[in-house]
Amino acid sequence: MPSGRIITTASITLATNGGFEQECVSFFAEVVQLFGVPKSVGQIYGLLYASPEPLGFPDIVERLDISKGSASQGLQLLRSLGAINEAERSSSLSNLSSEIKREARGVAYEPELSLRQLVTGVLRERIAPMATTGTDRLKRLKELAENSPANNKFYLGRAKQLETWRKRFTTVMPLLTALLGPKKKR
Amino acid sequence: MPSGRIITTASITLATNGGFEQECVSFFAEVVQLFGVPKSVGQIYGLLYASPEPLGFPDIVERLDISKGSASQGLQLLRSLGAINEAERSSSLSNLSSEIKREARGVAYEPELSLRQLVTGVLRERIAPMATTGTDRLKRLKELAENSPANNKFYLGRAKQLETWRKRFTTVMPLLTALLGPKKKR
DNA sequence: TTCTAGGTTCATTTTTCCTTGAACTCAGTT
DNA sequence: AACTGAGTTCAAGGAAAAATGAACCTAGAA
Repeated sequence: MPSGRIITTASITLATNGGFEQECVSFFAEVVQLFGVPKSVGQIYGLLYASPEPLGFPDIVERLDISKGSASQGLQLLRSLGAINEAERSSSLSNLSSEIKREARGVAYEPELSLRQLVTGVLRERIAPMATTGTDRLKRLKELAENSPANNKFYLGRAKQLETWRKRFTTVMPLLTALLGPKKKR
Repeated sequence: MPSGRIITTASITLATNGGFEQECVSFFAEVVQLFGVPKSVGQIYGLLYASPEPLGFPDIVERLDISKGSASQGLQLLRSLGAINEAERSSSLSNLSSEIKREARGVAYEPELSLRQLVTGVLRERIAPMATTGTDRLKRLKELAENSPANNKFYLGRAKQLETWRKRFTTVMPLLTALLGPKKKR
C-alpha cells in the first residue's frame, strides 16, 4: 500500500459525503449547547462522529474553519470528558514516503460511542464538582440556621431538607449511568 | 391583630435571620447556573426558599435589589417550570385597615419543595423540546446517509446508532423522575 | 373619574462567555 | 544547527445572553 493509501481523507470525504458531515456537525453543535458546552466543542465531536477515519488536529482546524486555539481547547475539554479517544497509528513510519509521513504525524482522534461513557463524563466533570462544593455550603447553611435568632425551627427544617435532596441526588446519579448501558470494557 | 400583625416580613426578617437568607440566595443562584438557568432566577427561588412567609412581587424587587423587569421575567420562568406556587391569601379584605390591605395586594409566592416536581419541570421545559426537534434532525440525517454516494454503510450505521441513543434517552427520563420521589399529590 | 401600586414588555446597556490570533514550546526532519 | 509543523497558552476582540429602566397596561381604591 505505498501510494494508494490515503490517510488524509479530509478533502476526499468532503467532496463525496453528500452533506451528512455538515448536518452532523451542526446537530451536535446544537445538542451540546443545551448542556452548557460551547458550540465549537460540539462541532468537533460531530466532525469526528461523521468521519469514517480518525482525524488529526490540522484536519479539524481546516475542515471546521476554526482557530487553532478553539480546536486545542475544544479537544482538551472532549478529552477531559472522555468523549474522544486517541486512535492507533502505525508506529513504524520509517519505511513510508515522506509525503505520507507528513500526514501521519501527530495524534488522531475518534469519538467515544458509549452513551454511558459520555454521560458519566459529563456527570463527573460538571455535576460532581457541584455536589462537592455544595456539601460545604450546606454545612455553612446549617450553622447559620442554628444561630439564627428567630424562626430557628423553620430554618433548620429547610437546611435539613436540602441535605436530604443532596443525598437523594448522589444515590440516584450512579443508577442513572447504569441504566444507560453496560460498563465500558477496559 | 390590628397593628401588631406584620405581613411585609421583608425588613424584619432581613434584620434577624442572621445571614441564612443571603447564603440561601447565593447558593441557589449558583446551583441553577449549572443548569443553564439565569442567576437572578436562582436568587428569586433562594429568597422564597429562605422565607417563612410567602413573598410578593415588590418584596422580591426590593430585597434582591433587582429591576422589576428581571423579577417579572424570573417569576415567569419559575412559574413555567412549576418551581413556585401562588400562596393562598384571604379573599375578604374589606374589613382590614387600608395599611394592611396595601400589603396584601397582588400575588404572593412560595417555593415548590418536591424534588421530583422540580426535576420534571426542567425536563419538560428544557430537555423534551430537544428530543422533539432532535427527531426531525435524525430523520434528515438518515436520508442523507442513504443518499451518500460513498461509505454508505458507515453513515447508515451512525444514523442508526443516533436513533438508538434517542430511544434509550426517552425511556430513561421517566425512570429518573420516578426515582426522585413520589408523584405529587393533586 | 382619577389615582396608585402591581405587573408586563421591550429596546438598550451591561455582563458573561466564546473565539480568535499572535507568541511560544516541543519533536521530529533535513 | 536550523527548519517545519503540531499543539498550547493567553490577552484582546466579538457575539450572545442577561439585567436594566422607561413606557405601558390593569385592577382596585379614593
